[in-house]
Amino acid sequence: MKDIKHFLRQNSLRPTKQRVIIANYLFDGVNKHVTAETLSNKLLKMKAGISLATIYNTLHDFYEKGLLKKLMINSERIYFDTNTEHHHHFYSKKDQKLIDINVDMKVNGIPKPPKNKKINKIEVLVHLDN
Amino acid sequence: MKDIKHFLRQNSLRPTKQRVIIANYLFDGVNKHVTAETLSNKLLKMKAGISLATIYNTLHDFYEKGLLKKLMINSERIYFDTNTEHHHHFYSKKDQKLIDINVDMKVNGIPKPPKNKKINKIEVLVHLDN
DNA sequence: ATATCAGTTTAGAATGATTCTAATGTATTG
DNA sequence: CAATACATTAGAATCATTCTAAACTGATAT
Ligand SMILES: [Mn+2]
Ligand SMILES: [Mn+2]
Ligand SMILES: [Zn+2]
Ligand SMILES: [Zn+2]
Repeated sequence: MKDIKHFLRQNSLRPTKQRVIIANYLFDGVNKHVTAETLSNKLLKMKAGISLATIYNTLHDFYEKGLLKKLMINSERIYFDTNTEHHHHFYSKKDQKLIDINVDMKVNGIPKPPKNKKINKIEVLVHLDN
Repeated sequence: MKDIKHFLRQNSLRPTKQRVIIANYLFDGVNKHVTAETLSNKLLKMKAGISLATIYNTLHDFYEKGLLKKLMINSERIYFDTNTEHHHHFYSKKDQKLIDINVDMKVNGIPKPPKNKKINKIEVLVHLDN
């Protein structure tokens, strides 16, 4: 991402110092899965003293603009995904790590949803052992 | 379930008054998805004043004996499933409801897991709109 | 540039699901 | 009926997340 400020403005987000730092990290071209905590730790290493409240605010602001996906993998924390394409995941509980599955996968044999309900999206989570 | 006390003993669980009430409800032959809160509400309606601590303890005891499955659907609460067979779910966020998908579904095109990792299980969650 | 103001950041408090503590109660066994 | 290991419980603690309200700052108008 060359012009982060422009990118933020395009998405109706004021390019504040904190948002620029966070966006520069998140949208550096490498897809990431972050939690508020892992992001905070990364920012601390970068000597960016951004409060947890702002980290939560920013993740949600980016989510609301469609720049991040929210992943509900477990009940311990919320993951945010910089890959906003429809895709699936490997999940290692042991490592608390997610790995994108970007290749085409097809789920066969889904029954009809209940009356008046429409399928919104299909999420496949492949749990890893080791 | 006819003899709940026997059933609990078989699973190395003392048939206390509270466990008998909870097991009678959970294992009545109709598969259920409960949270600590929904179970507590149900028990209140049944005039069974069982403390939240006991409800949490019991759900985890049953889980540890393999009588319940734990479902991590969202980051708001933990669901316990009386259907311990491998199966998938419809999920309506709006209704906060899960519906079993017991028919055979096949996921095609899963890539190889990373080195040294084995696939443990594949979980398909079909999100509903309405 | 400076003033203005809506939007943002922040520390710290609040929330809410879950877990823990430690005192009391009970099922089991001899 | 003991003795005791296990279970229940109220209330405190924990921890991720959200909220509050005061201080701050980016954008816009003069
Ligand atoms: Mn985390
Ligand atoms: Mn609930
Ligand atoms: Zn992803
Ligand atoms: Zn189920």
